[in-house]
Amino acid sequence: MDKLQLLKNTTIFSSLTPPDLSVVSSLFIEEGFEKEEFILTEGDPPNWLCIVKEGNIKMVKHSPSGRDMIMAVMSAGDVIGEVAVFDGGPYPATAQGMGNGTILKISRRDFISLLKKYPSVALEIIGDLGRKLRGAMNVARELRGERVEGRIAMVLLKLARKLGTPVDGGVDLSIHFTRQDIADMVGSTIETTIRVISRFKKEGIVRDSKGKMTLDVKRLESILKEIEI
Amino acid sequence: MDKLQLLKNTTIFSSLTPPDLSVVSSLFIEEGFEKEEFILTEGDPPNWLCIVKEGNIKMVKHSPSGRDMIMAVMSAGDVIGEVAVFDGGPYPATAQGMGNGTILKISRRDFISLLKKYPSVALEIIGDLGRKLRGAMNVARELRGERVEGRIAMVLLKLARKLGTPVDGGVDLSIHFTRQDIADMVGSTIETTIRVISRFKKEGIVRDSKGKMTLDVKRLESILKEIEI
DNA sequence: GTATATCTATGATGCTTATCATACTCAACC
DNA sequence: GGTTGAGTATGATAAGCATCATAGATATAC
Repeated sequence: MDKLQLLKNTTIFSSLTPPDLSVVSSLFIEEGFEKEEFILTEGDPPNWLCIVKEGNIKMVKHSPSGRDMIMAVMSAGDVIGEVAVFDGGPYPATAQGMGNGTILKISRRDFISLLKKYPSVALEIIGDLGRKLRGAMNVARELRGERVEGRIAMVLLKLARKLGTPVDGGVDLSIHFTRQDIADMVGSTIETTIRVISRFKKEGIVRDSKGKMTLDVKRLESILKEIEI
Repeated sequence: MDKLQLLKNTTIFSSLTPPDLSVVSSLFIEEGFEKEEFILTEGDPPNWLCIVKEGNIKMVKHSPSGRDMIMAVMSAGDVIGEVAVFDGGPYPATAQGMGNGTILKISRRDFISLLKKYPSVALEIIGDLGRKLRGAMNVARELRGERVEGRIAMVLLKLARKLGTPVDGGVDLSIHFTRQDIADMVGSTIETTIRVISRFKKEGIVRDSKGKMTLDVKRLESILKEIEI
């Protein structure tokens, strides 16, 4: 799959005509990233806007006390860094590779002029930001409302929906998440997360062999139902 | 202060010329609200976009277990409901009056056509959404990182910056927040919040007489510094 | 194959905080 | 002026989870 093909399938450029798309495409640079590599760093000046091409990227927010928070996991077609590129402020979070992959990046300068040239892109960005805002608000609410077991069930469900492939007996997660990753998504510690997931494994809600997790979506949902009573 | 005057000072319309502004102004309806009144309700279809004219409004996200989370406090010039109006999905949070006040509201239909007519407004909305996204991500991180005492110090500081008026000996909060409100902002319970604030009062960091709080900003900041070591 | 590192696992302990219970304070209202 | 209700206060108790410690499992490197 080439640059053009990816951009065509990216929501923020979905309204562009093929000729416009190839103009836009020429402004993007392709670049590889590796596991754990920092693609953007929280607090840095917003020189680049990126679009994920291959692989997965976690958006991490660091806290002074050293406990990280994974705000979201991005995959092909997702846009990264647009908030900062737009208002000129520092990146609000760090983008870190979860494995090898590639991104397309465009300089802030080029992106701003592109926006002026194609106003329809601005409308798509509003939609994109709206979705992200909804997501962030949900993270905040979930951290507050339920306890760790429920939050882990929620996060596993979210991952299953975004990245899962159905197999018999459940849904496979295509990426490997360590217990630490999951702890950072639900706002807990690695030990507590291990304990909860071990319990899920004993109950057959989760299976994992060599890092690939298989989830029993139905039963995860029913855990959440019970909580919501 | 009339409608026109307020809209002129609203960020999302800051780029419009006076004649355009009066066209826009005519599309807005003025409406009063009372303490605790629901101005928008989470989950409802997005028929209106609102701008706060007078008074203050809290954005509340309900959780299944009944524990509310106050995501933000809005005051004059702030925009409410734009995410939903834009993508057509349900409102992501409830907007509730914190006292008497007034809003300006515009129908979804009118707002969408206004956006098409004045593309510069779209750019301002991107900025607005970006700020909100930054805010929501910070809420999520704070909930995770620190414990209640630090989170309350943080929230009080944020309120002091947004709504405070300097007086000798500190900063006065112009609105009355109950302990429950503050608990809902930091993700805690009313009892714990009362205990922490009582401690702050004993230490002279917070004073309150008939509901008006006076904050010692310096010392609140130093509490956070200590935590961040 | 052994070594090294990373991830997972599990126990013991105690801190924070939620929860339950009860009482006090103050303002509003008939 | 007493009644009512909302907000504030404070103690007792225990649930939930973080923290510390240690060990096994699995992968990667030499």
